Amino acid sequence: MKNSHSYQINEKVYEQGEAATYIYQVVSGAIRVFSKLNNGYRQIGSFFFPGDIFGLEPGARRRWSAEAVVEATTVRLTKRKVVVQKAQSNLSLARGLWNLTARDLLHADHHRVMLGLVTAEERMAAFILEMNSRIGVDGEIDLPMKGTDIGNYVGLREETVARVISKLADKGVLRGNGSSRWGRRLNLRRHERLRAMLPPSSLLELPPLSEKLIQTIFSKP
Amino acid sequence: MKNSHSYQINEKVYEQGEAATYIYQVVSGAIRVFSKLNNGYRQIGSFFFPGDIFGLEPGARRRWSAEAVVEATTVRLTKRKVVVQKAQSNLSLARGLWNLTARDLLHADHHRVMLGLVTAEERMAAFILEMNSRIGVDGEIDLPMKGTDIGNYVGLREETVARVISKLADKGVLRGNGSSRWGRRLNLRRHERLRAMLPPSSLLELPPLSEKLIQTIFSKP
DNA sequence: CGCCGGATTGATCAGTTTCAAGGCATGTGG
DNA sequence: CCACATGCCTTGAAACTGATCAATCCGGCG
Repeated sequence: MKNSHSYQINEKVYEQGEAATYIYQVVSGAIRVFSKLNNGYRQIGSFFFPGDIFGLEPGARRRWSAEAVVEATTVRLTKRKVVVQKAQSNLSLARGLWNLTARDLLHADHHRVMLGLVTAEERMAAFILEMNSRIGVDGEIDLPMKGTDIGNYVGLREETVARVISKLADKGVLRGNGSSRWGRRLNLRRHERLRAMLPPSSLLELPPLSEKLIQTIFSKP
Repeated sequence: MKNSHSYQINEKVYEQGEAATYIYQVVSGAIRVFSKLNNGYRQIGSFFFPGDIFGLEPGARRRWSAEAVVEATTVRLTKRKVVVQKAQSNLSLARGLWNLTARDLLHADHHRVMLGLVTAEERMAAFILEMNSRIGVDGEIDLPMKGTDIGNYVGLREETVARVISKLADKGVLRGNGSSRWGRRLNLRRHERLRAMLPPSSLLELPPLSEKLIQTIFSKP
């Protein structure tokens, strides 16, 4: 396998339980990482967008599965074992990886607080603000994932997702693209109204990744 | 402050937003770590029991609050800054701290999958199994926290917690202490029945902490 | 013995899921 | 260029689960 790869929409990148062979960085497209629950439910743990690194595991096994959200999602990859071993003797790399794990923790903590939120509206507000800070440009959010995925991330059914978005649109908090339907594009009109629905602790702001670290991880030896 | 401290029941150890001054290890009693939500709700993120280390943060601020669950909860403590700084030049310590962060991540991931579970019974099953693996001895679980805390951890109201436990007792999966009431002591009769309610991925087994790491962290310089 | 914190149980209520039916946009083939 | 199929979003109505509100119980303790 070369040091980059492209996936079709919904194609599997890796699966829960497998050996964790690679660390990935999204180049284009988007990735969803999820865990299978009972009854065909799945809990999505994260979405990853260009620039994000994913697939570094604390242990040697995949604890989640990963799939491409959109057609032609491409990633860079590098052997996990090599990187981890290099960190055994490279303090700065070790601290870099520690930092990556810490980011994952920050996100996981943020996510579980979100899942603890009581109402559907609160959870959607948290989701929208998270996506805005990750892939929003100037209040325009182009969501690559479908409603079902959003539901699997925030713990709601896709119908509820649609209903909440409609309601928020009615309230003037945001708008879809033109008509009342959102069509995967949101136009945030009033941040504050969403913020106001949430406890202060439920916002997440991550510092940018160190470019140097990325190079250390993905450079050819 | 000495290098150990004892707290009264419900006494605050630290609070969300504060500077993170210490790293702690529970000596006796139990700690709950939580985040305030709206409407007086709180999301409990973890319970810590004797031997557990808590309070190492990825950043310099407390992202959660911590309180003593029971009277006379005692902890060891050490200056976070000193330890983190030592890790700047000590590879093995750095890897140890990385490992601690990784544990937190493992737990957080486990917890958010639990919060994504659909029914009250599933969530309680996951909780009971988690507590069994943490503080259960031979199927006997002495829970130090009250029903409200359990609810705040699994995302249910205290009444629902009681109802589910009653139902599980009726089903013969577990028993309270003598009468139909559980009184904070559970006797697990049929593990498998609880397991069977859950997706395979939702079990968490952590390796024991390295004794050497603990000493490095808490030893007097 | 009476008080108190917490657990339990019962009876509604409310919000989300579920089931079902369209709607809209896109793409494909004739 | 239109007819139709597909995938997803949207909306409606009914069913259900857990939340709420309220009362009671239980064990421990002053």
